[in-house]
Amino acid sequence: MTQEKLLTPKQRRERNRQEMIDNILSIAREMMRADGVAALSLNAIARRLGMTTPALYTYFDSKHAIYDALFRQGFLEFDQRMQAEVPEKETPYEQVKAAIEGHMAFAQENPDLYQLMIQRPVPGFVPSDESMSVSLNSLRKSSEWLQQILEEAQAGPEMPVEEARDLLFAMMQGLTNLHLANNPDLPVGQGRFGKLPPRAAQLFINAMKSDKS
Amino acid sequence: MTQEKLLTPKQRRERNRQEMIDNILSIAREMMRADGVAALSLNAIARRLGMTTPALYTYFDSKHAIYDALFRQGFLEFDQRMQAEVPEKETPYEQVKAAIEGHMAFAQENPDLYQLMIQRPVPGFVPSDESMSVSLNSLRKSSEWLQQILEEAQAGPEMPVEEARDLLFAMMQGLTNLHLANNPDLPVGQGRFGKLPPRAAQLFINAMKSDKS
DNA sequence: GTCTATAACGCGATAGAC
DNA sequence: GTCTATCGCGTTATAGAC
Repeated sequence: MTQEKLLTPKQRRERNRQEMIDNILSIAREMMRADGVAALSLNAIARRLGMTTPALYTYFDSKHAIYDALFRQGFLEFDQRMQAEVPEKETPYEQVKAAIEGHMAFAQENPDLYQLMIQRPVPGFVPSDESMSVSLNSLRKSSEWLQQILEEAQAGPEMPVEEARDLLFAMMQGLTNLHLANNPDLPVGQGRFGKLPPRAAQLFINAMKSDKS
Repeated sequence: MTQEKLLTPKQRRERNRQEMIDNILSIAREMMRADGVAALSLNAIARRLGMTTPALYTYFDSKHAIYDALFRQGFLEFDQRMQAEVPEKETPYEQVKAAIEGHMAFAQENPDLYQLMIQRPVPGFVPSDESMSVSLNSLRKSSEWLQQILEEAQAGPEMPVEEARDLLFAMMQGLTNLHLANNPDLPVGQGRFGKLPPRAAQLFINAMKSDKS
């Protein structure tokens, strides 16, 4: 909502290219957060920057290229965040809880990036090969991580770790979607679904430990 | 892809209004399934029907009105399906499994309706009051249903039923999203996530029964 | 070379006159 | 039902300014 001051061409030229690119991406994210991922408009971005629409094509080849940059950025920031939070914890329970909460918190704080990463709400947008490999890499890393945690907690053959891992993955995504849909403004820890990560973690830890009495 | 034969205005006039409305909705669904919910085009619908685009406004006030009709139709069909499948089962485990499988199968068979119902991929589309109440009604019914099943299975105070119900709801949505994203063409029962409903049901039934040894 | 603005094309939804 | 017109969109071509 903060209206950018219109700049003269001279003033704008003083900025360097990278600043401008970051600026475009930042404004794009703001608009996606306000009106939804699919509502992004190049005309609107250009208006905000005080330039004409075709001028944007100096920095991005197309609208999809902007989506692509944000898609990739999303996975990179997600990895960074998870790497910083999860390994801190001691017990498997705390690790699972941290993984769920980290996933949900990232989505709550970056709903624009998250929609772009998980749902695919833009017709015709297909990530570039490079961005696709970033995303597959991130998914594989998350997957291996969860599996290791669950193996640590496993005390019997009741449920194969691979299947427990996929169930946990589904739980994280489902909780996130429902939290975003019901309480998009509440931080994780509050709200009908935002407060459930401890319960969810408990559910999985118990499943790996349960004796088949 | 099946090209409709072009009809003369006279022939078209012989059809009654309701037939035409159903026709429009059916073609709209076909296109949404092919290219995504947001890719729906009134021009394309009109071409397929052998009429001009403005003529569609005789049957629907706007593009959003078409979305709205399908949104409502989705919840009605979903309710119908669940009502037919779940209560058949005997044990809580079988009921939970049937609920998960029914949810996933509906989404797999009607991905267009499901996207419209759950995700909200169309910028600016807000369901009408009438459709919104249909949807809230459906969600409330599902919720009460799951809660009753879980209460039947509960053997201790380890987890409040309301929270278990919401976790189960999240699991259903997460499994569905992941199945649609990974194996959209495989029926429920097959595929990495499509085969997990029995495990998921087992997870929840055990959680309600577990003694806190 | 790098960044602009201008103009124009084709497409979309939609409103109004007939 | 049609045809015409308006508006906004992403995109391209072109030409001028630094």
